[in-house]
Amino acid sequence: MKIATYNVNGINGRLQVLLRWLAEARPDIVCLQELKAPQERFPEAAIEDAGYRAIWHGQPRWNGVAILSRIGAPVETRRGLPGDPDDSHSRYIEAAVAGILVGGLYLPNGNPKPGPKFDYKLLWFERLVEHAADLIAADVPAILAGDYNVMPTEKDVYKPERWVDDALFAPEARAAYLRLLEQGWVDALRTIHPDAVIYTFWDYFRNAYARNAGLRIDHLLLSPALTDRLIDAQVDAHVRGWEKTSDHAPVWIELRDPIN
DNA sequence: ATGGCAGCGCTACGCTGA
Repeated sequence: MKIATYNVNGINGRLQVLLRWLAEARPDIVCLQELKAPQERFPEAAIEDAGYRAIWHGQPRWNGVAILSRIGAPVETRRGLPGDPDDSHSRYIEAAVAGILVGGLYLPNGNPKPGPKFDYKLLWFERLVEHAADLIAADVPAILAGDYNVMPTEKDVYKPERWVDDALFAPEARAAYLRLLEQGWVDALRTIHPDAVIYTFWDYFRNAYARNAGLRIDHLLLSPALTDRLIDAQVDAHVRGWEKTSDHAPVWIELRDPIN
């Protein structure tokens, strides 16, 4: 089973790129971020024509997350993280698909730092850490996939010294990510490639993709009940080179079928 | 160190992103 995450940076402006990648990669489950579309403007028909059922949480202009599946309709279990009923951002959606609990997330960017946006990032991250602990406690096969807007280590940044004051590389954000790992979540891409330099995002500026000046900020974290099934994890970096493409590339994992 | 690019809503340019 192939599970992917992809920050599309505008699902309508990016629809042809998304469909092309879906046809090429044929992931079974996909978490999408940055739909940048209100709820009623999600291109459901085109997604269904491509063979996928979808649930989504839109928002005008910004944010927005979705879960796609071509192995049965996602059964929604949650929309938005617990802990702040006044949070208006569409950044978390969760569903049961094929015996796996799939959480798709778009963690706040947090820049500029310091400031209210950075405070919001850390508060949102705290809510994610708490919810992640509940999922671990439930001992279910689960995956938390999406744009975390955090480079976990210096290896995950093309030029770490340039990012020391940035919200994406802030010690507080990296510490929060580390707490997820300490709970038992496993960074799938890093597990398959312990030492490689791997990026999932390249800035539109400064010819960043051609220079491979990238960041690794899109992650798929596996609960302990899933880690034994991990057999591969890759970035479809070539998609970043397509016309009218997102600044992120799709990231995916392959899981073997459960024993029983 | 800075500004560069891109999508959206809207039809001019501000906001946001990373």
